[in-house]
Amino acid sequence: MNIKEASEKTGVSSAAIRYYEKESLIPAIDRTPVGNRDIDDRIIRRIRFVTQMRAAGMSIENLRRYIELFDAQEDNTKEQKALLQEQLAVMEEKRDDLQAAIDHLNYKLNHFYDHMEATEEELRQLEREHADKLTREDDTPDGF
Amino acid sequence: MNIKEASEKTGVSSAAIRYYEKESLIPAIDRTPVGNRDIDDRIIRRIRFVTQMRAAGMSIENLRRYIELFDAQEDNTKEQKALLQEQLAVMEEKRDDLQAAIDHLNYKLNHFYDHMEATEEELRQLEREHADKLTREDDTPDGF
DNA sequence: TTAAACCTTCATGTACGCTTCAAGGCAAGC
DNA sequence: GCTTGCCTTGAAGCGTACATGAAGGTTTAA
Repeated sequence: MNIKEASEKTGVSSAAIRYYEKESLIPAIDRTPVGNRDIDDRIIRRIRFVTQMRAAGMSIENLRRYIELFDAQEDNTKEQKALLQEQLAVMEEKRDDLQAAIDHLNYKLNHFYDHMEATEEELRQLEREHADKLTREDDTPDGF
Repeated sequence: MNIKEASEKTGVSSAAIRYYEKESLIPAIDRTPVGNRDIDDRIIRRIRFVTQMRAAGMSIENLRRYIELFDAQEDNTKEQKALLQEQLAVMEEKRDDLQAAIDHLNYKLNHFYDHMEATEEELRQLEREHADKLTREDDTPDGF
């Protein structure tokens, strides 16, 4: 399949696929006799892997380091494992930061009083908010 | 407190604090008679809020939109709520992407066989991996 | 009074991750 | 033969989020 079809199949732009190849995030792609890229399913799967890790915030550089280890002939199992664990730790911290922020926003959301559409539930929450005031001030609220 | 102390207290660089003020992510900071910033705890709390949201991947632009609504005099409760919910949805999707990537890497990690330090646990996992082979090939593995 | 250690503003530089542009080649259909 | 539509490479451009540097002001301590 040509690069445009691969782009449509993966949702990754042609330019980005070329960029990933140049940065060795995906293996060197076979060419047709005239020099056009001929992309097979193995490449598609690697593009999807890259997409998933990128979406999770893994940098191009880290991704390349990781993939290089796998492409090397030597037995890098230990380093691979260490790199995996390192990256996992980074991602888990990110996830936890994200969850903390989600909790923060959810808290605010649950303490909102919408004057236009006050539901009984919200009214009850408003009362609780009032009761919590002192406690919340000890928590040094950010005002948002 | 001066900007350097605020920087040390929050872990945010002086340059970044100035930048946040310029971009209205934090309120205009009071000045000493000679024009130096005099940062109080209210500002510190806002810096921390910004830090948390930034760590969660909220863009400067979205953060500014959000904060502008709160600073406005009018009753924007509905818009604020909508914005909050919008941002929450974005963050939850991010968190789920992250979790999917974590699961992916954890799967790899659990199927690793470290030749140098094989523990009994890992040996057992190796056997299971062998048994899983056909299943995994149906899952179109990415090779990593 | 001179140096250190802060501060200010404004301008420019930097890293990342692509996107876009320029210049051209190849193949098919009118 | 010419347009359309795909492809190629290489270079340059771009948005984000700051970092860094220049030029200068103030306070503190020797």
